[in-house]
Amino acid sequence: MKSKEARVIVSRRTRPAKAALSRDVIVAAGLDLLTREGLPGLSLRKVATELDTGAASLYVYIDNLGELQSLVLDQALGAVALPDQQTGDWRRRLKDVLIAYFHTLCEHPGLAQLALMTLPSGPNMLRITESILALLSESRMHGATAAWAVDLLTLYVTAIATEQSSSQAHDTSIERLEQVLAAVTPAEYPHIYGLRDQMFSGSGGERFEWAVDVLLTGLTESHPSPS
Amino acid sequence: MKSKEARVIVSRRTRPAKAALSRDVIVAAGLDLLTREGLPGLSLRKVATELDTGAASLYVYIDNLGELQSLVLDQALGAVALPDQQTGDWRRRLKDVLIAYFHTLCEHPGLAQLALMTLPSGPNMLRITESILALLSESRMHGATAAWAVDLLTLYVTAIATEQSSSQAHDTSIERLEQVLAAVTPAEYPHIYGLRDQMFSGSGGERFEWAVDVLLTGLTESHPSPS
DNA sequence: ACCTGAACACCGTTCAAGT
DNA sequence: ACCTGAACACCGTTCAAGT
Repeated sequence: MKSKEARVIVSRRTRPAKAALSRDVIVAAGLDLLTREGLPGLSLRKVATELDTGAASLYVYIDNLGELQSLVLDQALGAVALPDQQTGDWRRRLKDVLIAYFHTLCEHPGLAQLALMTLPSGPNMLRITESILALLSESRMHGATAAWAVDLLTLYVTAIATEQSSSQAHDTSIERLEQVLAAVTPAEYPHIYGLRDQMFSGSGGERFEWAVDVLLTGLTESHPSPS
Repeated sequence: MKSKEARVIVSRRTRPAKAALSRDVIVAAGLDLLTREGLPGLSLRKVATELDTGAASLYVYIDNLGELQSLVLDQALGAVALPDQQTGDWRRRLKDVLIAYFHTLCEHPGLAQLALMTLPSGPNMLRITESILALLSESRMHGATAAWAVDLLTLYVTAIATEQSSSQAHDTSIERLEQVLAAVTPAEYPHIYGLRDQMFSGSGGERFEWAVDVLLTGLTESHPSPS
């Protein structure tokens, strides 16, 4: 004993408890950060700080930032609910799947951008892909056509979601585009000028539904399928 | 005179001549860097080093990195040649425009990704957009449909180009996807398993042509146009 | 008006050292 | 096996100081 003072044991913890480090905890913290701060919030250093540790500690569970991004993306895609019932025609149900995918991408800021950067390959994306392929197989579509169609459909949904959420955030590039479009002269760009109001018309949802209809019509109507 | 030594005047220049700083020079250096080193090569510090100055000097001519990216992108799009002749049907000529756009995006590594990140708004993109709208107006398409179609078409071409060039580069995310797909079991994902070979089949060019046909068929065939 | 170096506040990643 | 701090090699951006 070093002294006679009563040993008052005081917890030095400022947090309830330090969560044990694990892949899941890291991914959860990452998704949380992404939701709160958007894409720039999803950094190894910030995730580490959130978990009360150093960035180097994360490398036990994760190879690099890219992998974390993949994992966070797929984690978020877990929220996409798939229709298991066989009610309604395949077109209607496919639209529902795409809408669910679309909404999840739009819910977290930066998630859509993430999906464009690191093409999704986790279990939840597989689940969604399988569901889309199953629905497409109900049409008279060739297998090869369906295989390429999944890409076409998901890619475009992702792209609209990106546009959608970058206009919600104060994205510089979309503001620039609007400014440029407003300054277009009828002499130089007659067609753009004539349609300049309609190019930004419609909500994300409206454009989304329209695009899916166009794609599905094209897919079922165009016979030159891939060899 | 400090000394009697002959004053031998020796140029300290190691380069032919220091190019005067200007917006154009900066953008040109940026595009050069992008072509050589891809997206990570396009940084303000690297451009500055290339021009034998400090990063801070660039801010006289450029607001921020985002603007440089926009400018570099549009500069590169200057290479997209548009068909001015009225020969062939509009579908064929539209396809040519999109092919030219596609090839330019594929030529410089990282350019397609840049086009996804910062939606293009420079004069060259306006030129391309105007040309597409002009061709679409030759069809019996509604103006509103055409306005949304430009987006749909260019976005998708950009997305394929991104996929294409990220598979040329040693992109981690596409390798991961291929691995995951190869490990899929028929029990869990029967449809994916059945089509797993066809999902990666075809060259970028083939997939591109197929997709454009699908889109154009959908656009001309699907009557529910945007209100 | 233009250019500069230094500073600030960040990054991802590695590594030797601890437990 | 896991965690850590410090270091390395980068970023974009700002600012006071020079010309």
